[in-house]
Amino acid sequence: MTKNSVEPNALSERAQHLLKVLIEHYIRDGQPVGSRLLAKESRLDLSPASVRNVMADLEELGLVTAPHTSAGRVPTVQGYRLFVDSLITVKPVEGPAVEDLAKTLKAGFDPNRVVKTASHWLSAMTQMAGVVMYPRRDRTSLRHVEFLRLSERRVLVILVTNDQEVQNRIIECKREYSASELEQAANYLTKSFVGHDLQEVRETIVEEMRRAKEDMDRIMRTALEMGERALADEPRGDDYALSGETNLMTFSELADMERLRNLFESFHQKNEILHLLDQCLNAARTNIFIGNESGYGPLDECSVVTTPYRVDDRVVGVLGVIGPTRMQYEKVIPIVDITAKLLGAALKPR
Amino acid sequence: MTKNSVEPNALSERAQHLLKVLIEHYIRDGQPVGSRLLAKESRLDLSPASVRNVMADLEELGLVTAPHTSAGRVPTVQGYRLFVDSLITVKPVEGPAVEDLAKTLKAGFDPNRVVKTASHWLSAMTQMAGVVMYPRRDRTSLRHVEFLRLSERRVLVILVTNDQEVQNRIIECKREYSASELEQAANYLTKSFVGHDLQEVRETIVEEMRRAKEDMDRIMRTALEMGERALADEPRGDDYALSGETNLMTFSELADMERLRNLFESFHQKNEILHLLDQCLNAARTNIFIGNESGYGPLDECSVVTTPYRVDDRVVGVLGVIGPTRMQYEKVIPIVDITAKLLGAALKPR
DNA sequence: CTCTGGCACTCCAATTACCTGAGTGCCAAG
DNA sequence: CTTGGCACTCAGGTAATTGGAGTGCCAGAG
Repeated sequence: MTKNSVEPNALSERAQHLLKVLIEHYIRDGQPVGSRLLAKESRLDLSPASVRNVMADLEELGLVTAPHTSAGRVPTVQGYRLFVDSLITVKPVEGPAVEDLAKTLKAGFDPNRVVKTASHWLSAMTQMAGVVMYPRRDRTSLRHVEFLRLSERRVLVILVTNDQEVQNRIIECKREYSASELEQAANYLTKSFVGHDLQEVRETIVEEMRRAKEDMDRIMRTALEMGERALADEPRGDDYALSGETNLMTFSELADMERLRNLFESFHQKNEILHLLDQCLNAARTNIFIGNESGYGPLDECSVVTTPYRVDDRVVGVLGVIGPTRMQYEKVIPIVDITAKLLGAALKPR
Repeated sequence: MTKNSVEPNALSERAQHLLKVLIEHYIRDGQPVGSRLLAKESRLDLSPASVRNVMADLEELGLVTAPHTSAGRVPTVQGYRLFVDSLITVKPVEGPAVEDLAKTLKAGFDPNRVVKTASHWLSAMTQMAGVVMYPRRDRTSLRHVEFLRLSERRVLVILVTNDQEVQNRIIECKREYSASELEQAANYLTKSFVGHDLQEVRETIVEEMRRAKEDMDRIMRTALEMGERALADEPRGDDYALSGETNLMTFSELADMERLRNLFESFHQKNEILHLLDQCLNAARTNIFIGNESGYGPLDECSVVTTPYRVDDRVVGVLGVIGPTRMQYEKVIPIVDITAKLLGAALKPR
């Protein structure tokens, strides 16, 4: 999948084990790990010298690297890659907090709030940044339309969709509409299009308008005109919910102000991150970008663990965690997974 | 106003001038300023030695302090206080950007968006953090009510208020209501209470319910019950809009990670900051908290410049800027002032 | 062929020492 | 009151020193 990756079977059993122990240790305390320590830790009853030989091999393969001549080794991106792909042993996520989340999510009405809760939980559990893409609603179907006259030419549109979401928009009209005109228009639209996809509704309306331009009664025309304007440009609001960015400040590898500032700035910009998340929408399983694998500068020292979440077996969004490359993958992965499962369940329309 | 402040007339003309020049210089480049430099800068044709004598006086009064024996002087909180209260000469804020803001604000419909725009502008203009409290709407009057049945016992409430704001709430009911029941209830409520204050409406309803408990027709009862629940607990959403927090990362006096983290965390918590802003609601004029004057730990190295904004001569909110104590007050103050004026104008109901 | 102890070598990081420049306080003379 | 002079202080930078951790490689043992 990733170019330049190393096949696990190119490594001896022993090398794999040592790499695993090394990475686990490095993740724990962030210091380069040397041969003496590794020999003890590995429980393989090897001397430091033998370990050194193995390390030399691993270095040649590009799985570890030494910051300088006489320091221990640290994992490279490829090292982490191999680790998360084939060596990792994930720990199941512990009990009570999970049930709490399940309950809280179930109790929520507003999908936006539910998403935010999930994002907060991710950040709280991992002590890193949690991010949840809002469920996409391109197949959102209409449930109710309401028009309300605000002033001469300004009309408030209230759209209720089947996933219990409410959208308000204000549109500026070309001419003035009376209250009763608007009411009739709303009634017509609601009656005709309930249960239909928003996009589809708009297309139908546009089509209708073109076909029968002249011979329409006043009500029909009003309804179509208003409907067309109301559905015009779907203003996607925020695209994802991010929580716990500030957690990232505690990681020494991100301590450089400039770097951190870029990172935060890019969280605000959203586009790049969103693009990254979009990539993960298609992936069926949990996805991990390590270090520069994301191909996006500010995330160079970070890893991103994402997984899609489903409602009724249909993928509707992505959620995950952003943290330093040196993160506890074996804990984070199951946390992300369970969150996806619970969020999906909570969003199921009732 | 502030305890422990120093009367300006306790200082000679010369001392005041020197203090002013010192603070202006320190604000410019953040270095302690020494006597030689100050003697030149002040254009008073004094020798450094004389300046030193004055500095000793100022230090005794607690207006300046020396970080160590042989460094120049830096202003203390009291020094800044005196400076902003009586020495400062504000520069009027420059043209084109202001007109841009005026235009953008005028064009906005949704008050929430308008507030966010103002906040962004503050942050962009000052390169610090901009914060705008949402206009309070306790005297918000009702314009339209709508009930919509989502499922057996869940009803969506849509409240439109006179300031063109729309609130959606979902309430869980004790018994099931039919669609027509809800419609009648909404009609009744709208008809009876349009133009009344929300709080007042709720009180009237509760009163009504107590008075005539039994002898009510079904519609009335439904209307009152629903109305009472709908207005129950006003869920104030976000309380203020904050922009440009990340700008604060570039200030060396806030460079310490731990401090910065606390600051950001407290932005997320909101309560404390909100309390601070609330204090300023009553102040008629522009208000400045310098350093620890806010009495709130994370803001110790920061100053907060706020001013209330008015709609139709009634104060409805507060906005301002948060930045390092060493900020360019003479620029920031007019920026904050003009923003308040423009925001107030833009929020005037049309 | 694999493992191990030994040894020389390297490099970082922390400590120490030293120096310079900026600035002060005080004093005595103008 | 102002000023120049002088001794003193201190932060911050540069350079030298040292100790420790760890490596690579080799030769000998299993």
